[in-house]
Amino acid sequence: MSEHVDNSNFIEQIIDSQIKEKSLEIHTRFPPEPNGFLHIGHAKAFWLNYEIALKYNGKFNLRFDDTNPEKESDVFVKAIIEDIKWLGVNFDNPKNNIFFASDYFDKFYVWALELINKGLAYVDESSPEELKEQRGTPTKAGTNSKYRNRSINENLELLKKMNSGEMRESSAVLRAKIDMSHPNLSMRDPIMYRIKKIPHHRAGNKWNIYPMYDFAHGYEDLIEGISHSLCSLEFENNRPLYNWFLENIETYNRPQQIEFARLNLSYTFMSKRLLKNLIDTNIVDNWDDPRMPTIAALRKRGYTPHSIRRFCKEIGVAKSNSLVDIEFFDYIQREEFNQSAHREMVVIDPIKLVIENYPDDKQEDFYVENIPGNESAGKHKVVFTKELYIERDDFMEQPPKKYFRLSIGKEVRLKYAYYVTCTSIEKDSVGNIIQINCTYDPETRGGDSKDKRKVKGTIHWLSLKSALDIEVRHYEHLFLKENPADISEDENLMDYINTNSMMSYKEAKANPGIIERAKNTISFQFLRKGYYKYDENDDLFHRTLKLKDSWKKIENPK
RNA sequence: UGGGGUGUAGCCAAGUGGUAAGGCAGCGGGUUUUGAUCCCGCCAUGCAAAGGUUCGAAUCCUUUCACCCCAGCCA
Repeated sequence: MSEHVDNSNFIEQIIDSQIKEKSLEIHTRFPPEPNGFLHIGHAKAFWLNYEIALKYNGKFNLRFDDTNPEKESDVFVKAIIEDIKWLGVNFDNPKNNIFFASDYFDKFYVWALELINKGLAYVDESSPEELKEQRGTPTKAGTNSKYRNRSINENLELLKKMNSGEMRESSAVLRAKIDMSHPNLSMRDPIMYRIKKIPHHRAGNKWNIYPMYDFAHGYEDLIEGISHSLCSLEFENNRPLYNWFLENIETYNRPQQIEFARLNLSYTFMSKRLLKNLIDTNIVDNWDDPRMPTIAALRKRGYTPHSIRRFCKEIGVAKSNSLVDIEFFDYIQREEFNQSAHREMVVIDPIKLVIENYPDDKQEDFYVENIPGNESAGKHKVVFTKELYIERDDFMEQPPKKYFRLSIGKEVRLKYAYYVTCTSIEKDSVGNIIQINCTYDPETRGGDSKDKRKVKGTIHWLSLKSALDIEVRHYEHLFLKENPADISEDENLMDYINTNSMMSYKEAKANPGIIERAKNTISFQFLRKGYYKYDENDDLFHRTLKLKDSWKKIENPK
């Protein structure tokens, strides 16, 4: 496996130049809102933050940005913690911690009072419609609210009433007093608090007002001592506001916000809303359905934390919007599995092969290398008999050119066993092939001929006598469009969902003992078929990904 | 038509005034008892475009173009 040289990214370069000037304790955080499961896009953001903490021997916080009780729940908190641990964070290490923004609600309130007392915040009783009207547009300046110049005491009094429950939702908000004609819309007197009479998953019924992101986030960073607050590009517009809140309270330390491009992957999308929609419409089973781009799904499907980390590292971090080819992710994962996955001969879609000249009751043992070229990984036994299973698509009645597998009159190698030549086939009443007959060459025992006669194809097989029935599931892209961003606004993303993205093979055949052997390997490579993960809960095998296959391209030339 | 960003190969991406890294994909060849792996070779006279500065420009200046983000009491 080639571990490539890692160039430091632009954020690390910024940090490097800062620590050259003065010593700095590096402290990063990954701040998901617990309103859904983490997906591969979150993994990029997480690893960016965590790698920096590791690189500079700093600290890392997993922080739940739970400032909106409407969509958040404890279920998601638990799932996110599990995912982050699985990705590789050990929270027993004191450098890694878990925090909740909701634990800071008291402090936010104190800072809100401070801003009111400085004449920098006011309670606005305009309606949502009036607020929208006041904001103006990108090209038109906003207008001041008639409540903008209330007295400090009146503001203090009203904020207290907002939180006491005496005021109904949407009847008032607390706003920062900045500049209604600012060219940056996020600076036009943004809302700090809104009334929501909803219990919070941690704070319970204590609050009737909840802080908005822009008001809260910098303070969360400040409280935790974050040095670099890394977020995605769409928050560039919010940075002046992030700084404004920090600059207008008494503090010494100021975290620095730096933005980077979020991850987009071809043939998938990261919108939590859309993912949830797939679950609600039963297109997928749940957040951890193996077709989902969530961390829980990747785990279930068989992707590894090591490969997810390496993928996040290899794609780099920059400020330009990009669409990473999902193929690259699979390439990274294959590179790991090729070194570590134990091989098995498994027939996914079986058809019977009978060796006419092989004795009826004869049985021979052959041995499959667990990892080719790696003696220490050992071998496992397979038995060979007259009646075998092979893969249905390893025979073709009308083979195209360059088809290396079986057809009438053609010779192939049964891996590890013998050369066989197809003599005839048998069909049922409707014309389906139900059996393939062939003869074997006893001189080719072990799969090598004494006369050095070459055979183009080598196929895998299983003895009918000992085959174990297993279920195997194959997956395709959930999404039909390479780039979800290409879909226009008046189209529905759901129209591009691949509703046949899962194929179940319930009569796949495996060698006995495979379930036991699953304990010895992180994942299997089923020869010529791909990498598979055994799922103990459902007693089946998920195909994580296919092997690279140049034959497919010959078969279906563009 | 306002503000904030970004443009280097099919896809990522390095490069920070000294003459275009690397990876993926692709193509050609070799090895191979997995059409896998592995190995070798090819793949930007060119850096969104046009001008300019300079001995020298992807890097500096000017103009233009394209794309992304912002008008939630979401984050």
